[in-house]
Amino acid sequence: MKTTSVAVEPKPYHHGDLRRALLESADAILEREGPNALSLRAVAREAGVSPAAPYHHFKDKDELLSAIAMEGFAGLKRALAAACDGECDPADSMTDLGLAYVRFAQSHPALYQVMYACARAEDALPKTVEHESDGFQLVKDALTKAGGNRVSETDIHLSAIAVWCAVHGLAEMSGFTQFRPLKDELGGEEAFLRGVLDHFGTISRLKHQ
Amino acid sequence: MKTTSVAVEPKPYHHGDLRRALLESADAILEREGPNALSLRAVAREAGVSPAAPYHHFKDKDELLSAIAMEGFAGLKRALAAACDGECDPADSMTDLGLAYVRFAQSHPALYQVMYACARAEDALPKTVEHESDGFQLVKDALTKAGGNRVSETDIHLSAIAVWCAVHGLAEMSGFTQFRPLKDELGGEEAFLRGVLDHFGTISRLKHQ
DNA sequence: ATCTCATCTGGACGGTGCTTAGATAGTCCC
DNA sequence: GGGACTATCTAAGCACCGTCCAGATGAGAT
Repeated sequence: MKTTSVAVEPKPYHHGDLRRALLESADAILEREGPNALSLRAVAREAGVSPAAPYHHFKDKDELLSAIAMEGFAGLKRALAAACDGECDPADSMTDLGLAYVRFAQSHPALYQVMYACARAEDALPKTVEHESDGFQLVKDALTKAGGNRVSETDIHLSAIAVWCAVHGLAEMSGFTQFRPLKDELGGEEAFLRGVLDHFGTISRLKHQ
Repeated sequence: MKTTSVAVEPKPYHHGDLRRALLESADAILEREGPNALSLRAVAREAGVSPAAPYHHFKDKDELLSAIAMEGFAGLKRALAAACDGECDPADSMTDLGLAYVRFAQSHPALYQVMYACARAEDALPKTVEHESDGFQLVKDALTKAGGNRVSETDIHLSAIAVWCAVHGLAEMSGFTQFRPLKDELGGEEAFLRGVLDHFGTISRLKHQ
């Protein structure tokens, strides 16, 4: 019935890249109704196919979630890269990265939840999407640039992990209602985030003062 | 049939504190099979009652989870308090608190997941269980003791949040398989944790060096 | 034109959260 | 002690879920 002779796009098989369509449907549901509404059946419904159709593209619900998480981490990496490249003062780079990270999480809260639900389930951040330049590497690069060559590889690695943990924690908790009063006192979300980011030294600084 | 005249304990009604029994069944399932297996029906089964019985003690599955989370946070507070009270050198107190926190999370991984799944769902750490002395307050007290009176209330508050975020992030990610090589290089889990904790200053220290 | 096989559908199975109606049994009051 | 009250629990059922299977569909290669 469909006469497809114009589009030479990669239009595989019956539906036309159902896998892609499913991922987009999933994103739509995630944004519209949150992570709890993200059932495999709902995704299929959204894409207009039968409940069993997704099983030809993902072995599992987990595999679908994994794919969504992958794309999420790729998007996060892009957001961090965007925050990095205009940067000239390396001393500010960590704060800027942190802000960009938290803002990404705040802009896509449901996606962010799926990303880390998946990471926790697999006990790992997803083996990076393309090449080796994941978000983690980006942080390490920024640290190397900031620290010069007098910092050991191991210290860079530990620092990158510390930064990632700290910023992930902040991303997950920044929306907690307990912090509302403090945010008001400081004059807004951004001031609050910068305030917390500036205080991450507290743990280790006590030992060297 | 049951002749209960000896125990003057609060033994309410038919079952004998089913609410308590359900919470314990839930904990058992959590430890034995992980968070995914924690269905309301499974909890009822474990406790030996019908699937509808829990609804007389918890309005919702969420309310059950919330109660579990509450107890979890109470346990976490006790673990932190235990790490605090033998402490004499305030400069070490943050590292010790951090270690105790992560160890709690590692000892009860399923419970920890439920605790924060619940916190995320409610956009808040649970309104503390007893009185006002929750874990957060404990961190603030330790910071106050360490920082003396030359630190403003606001700085203490921001520092406590920073510490909590950092340590929560570390707790969630410390098990990631990516870190195995580094752990081996450093000589074990504890060295790794101390290493990361010592590097939490990275973000803010860059700005002041 | 036929064959092949990935793709998709319809239907089914057991499990889930939750509701409702009714049985059961403690507690209170007389 | 006896009756009424009410909390507690059970049985049955609803809609939804993840998953599997048999079979229909149709694109691409020969």
